[in-house]
Amino acid sequence: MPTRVKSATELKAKLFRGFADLSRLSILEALRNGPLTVGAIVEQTGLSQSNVSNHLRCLSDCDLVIAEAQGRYTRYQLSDPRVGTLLTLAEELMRDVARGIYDCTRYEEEEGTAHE
Amino acid sequence: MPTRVKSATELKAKLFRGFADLSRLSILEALRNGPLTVGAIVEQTGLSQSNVSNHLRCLSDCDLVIAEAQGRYTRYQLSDPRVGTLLTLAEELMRDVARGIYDCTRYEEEEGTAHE
DNA sequence: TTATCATATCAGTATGTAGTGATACGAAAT
DNA sequence: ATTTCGTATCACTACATACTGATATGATAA
Repeated sequence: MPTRVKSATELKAKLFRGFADLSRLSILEALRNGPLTVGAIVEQTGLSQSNVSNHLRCLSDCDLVIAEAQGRYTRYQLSDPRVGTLLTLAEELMRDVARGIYDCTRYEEEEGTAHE
Repeated sequence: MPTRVKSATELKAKLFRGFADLSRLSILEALRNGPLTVGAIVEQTGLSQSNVSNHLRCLSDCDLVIAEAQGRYTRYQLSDPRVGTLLTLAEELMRDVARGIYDCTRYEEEEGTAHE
């Protein structure tokens, strides 16, 4: 029973999910300036080590990043320049049309019950 | 207490979230061929009416789509051609580099416990 | 070998959010 | 005025998944 046939749209949604999380997106943006070890990513993003590692696995499973073992380090890099292009395009969209993003929440949050 | 300052990255993640769900993505793709009423979207996507309506609200809050009232119908369209461009770019990425997407699951699902 | 370091894995918890069903709203048709 | 139709809203439930803390793994250094 091979998991199930996935439509192209389904796969595309999955691809976008790689970009749709703050932590993963931070990682991808850090990698835009070139390859980094896990430690460097942790440092730059301020995320916990296990969290970064978890997300990196996700990203490399999806082939958005590529891992290269170097001794006891692992160096990660974007798998394709177009990953960066996608980020740039999103930035443009945000600037020009999608300003409403700021307050976009499907189900409005309670005001004043900040949970921090 | 103004909700909280959001970083550009945070907003970008939110933007991607618009594309990162199968239902929303189906809606966006349906709209690539031109404006559609809610009913037409329901028909083309096979989603329930309330579900479509919920997602459309989300998408228009985020300015990814634009609503135009027409009598008792509402016609929706993509807010910018670059929304389509983003979809195309994602397709290219999938074809060329991100084939691993197919089995990408951060936490592996149980095999054989299909929930349909 | 043993210790140390870089990274990976995993269980558990908490939170976000997608989908449903019922209902409300407003516009047109009868 | 009443009904019908198209769409929007809402509470609720179920599920997906992000994060943590502890531990495992594997490579180098001592």
